[in-house]
Amino acid sequence: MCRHPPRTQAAVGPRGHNGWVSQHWVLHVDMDQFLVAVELLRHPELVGRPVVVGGRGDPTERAVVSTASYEARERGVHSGLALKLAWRRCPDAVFLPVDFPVYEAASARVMATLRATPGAVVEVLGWDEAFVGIETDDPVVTATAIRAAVLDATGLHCSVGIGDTLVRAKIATDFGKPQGTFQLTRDNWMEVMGERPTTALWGVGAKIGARLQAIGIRTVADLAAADEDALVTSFGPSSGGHLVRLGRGGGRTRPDDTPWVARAHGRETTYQSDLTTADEVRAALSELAQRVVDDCRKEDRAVQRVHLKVRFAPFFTFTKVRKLPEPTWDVDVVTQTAYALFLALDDQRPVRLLGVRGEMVPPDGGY
DNA sequence: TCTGGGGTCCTAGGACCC
DNA sequence: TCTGGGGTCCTAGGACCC
Repeated sequence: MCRHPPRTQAAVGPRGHNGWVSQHWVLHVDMDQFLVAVELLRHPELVGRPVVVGGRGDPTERAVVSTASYEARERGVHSGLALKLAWRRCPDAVFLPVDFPVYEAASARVMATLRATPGAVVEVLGWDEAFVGIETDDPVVTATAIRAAVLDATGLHCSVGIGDTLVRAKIATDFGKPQGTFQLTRDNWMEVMGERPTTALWGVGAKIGARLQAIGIRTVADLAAADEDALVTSFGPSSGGHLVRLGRGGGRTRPDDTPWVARAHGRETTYQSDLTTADEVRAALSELAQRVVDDCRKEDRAVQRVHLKVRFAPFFTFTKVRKLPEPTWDVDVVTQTAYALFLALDDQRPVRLLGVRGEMVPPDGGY
């Protein structure tokens, strides 16, 4: 992968010597090979070896790679790859099971460190990344300080993207990895991104990229110059406007630290051997529904819609949704609703994956 | 060759009411 | 017999992210 632009002067921010006025910057902090890095803290003997974290750590099972170490990535192993394939590509890799509580604890220490930065507004994006909004006269110095603070507090390395918008900061991080910093602003956006395909943008995947290409928009520069009305016609009022802004690197400039409120909780499981009978399916749905209801109950918010996700062998996924007559915590109601959706599919093939998701009543949405 | 599990947001279109 | 718009609610499904 040759995604790194040359580290020109644009890669280094204005130095904070005399005369620079403090201004607001967005920093995107992203942990390097997070799950693997956490594992290496407790297994230092594995440093330098190809390490793969995924599933239950058994590469003969149906599961995928959550995170691969840089050594494993050099051998073609990446997140999302089936563990069996990872094993084939890299038979001498060490396979470790996913250990959620440990990563959650590490994540909490990272986020606490970011929040402890004076003046920082922290918007958490996931386990291993966050935006930090901050006033500084030298964002590179600030980024370096944050990387050192995170390393000191957790023993973990991260990379930092610096930008004048969230989108630019987020995209900048990739150019800084690993253990580095990169700056992307309105001044170097087109120079760095203009000739890249639209899929290099955050939020443009293969499908949107193909649809853009079909209307003559191939690169980020093409998108930035595109006619907004044409995009609105093709993608709708919200997405059309969003895409043009994205092409220009625009959008939000301030992280939002409002605490995150879940809309839904879901559980899904890929079964090691396919489910073939109605009883097996009903029993599995019952177990998933129980866990979903437990999660919703913890927040004291009832389930108002039930989603069923089914993957039949070999690879064909359905999702169905049904609103309940009234919000509930009754596991039987959730189970029966999911099962009714399953029966409505009227498909006799073996089931490989089942998922149940409960959409919850909004916290202020009383009923 | 085999495809996780946790989420979010958006659009389209039908049903229904005024 | 043919026909408005506007609004809301609902389901289906697509797409994307980590």
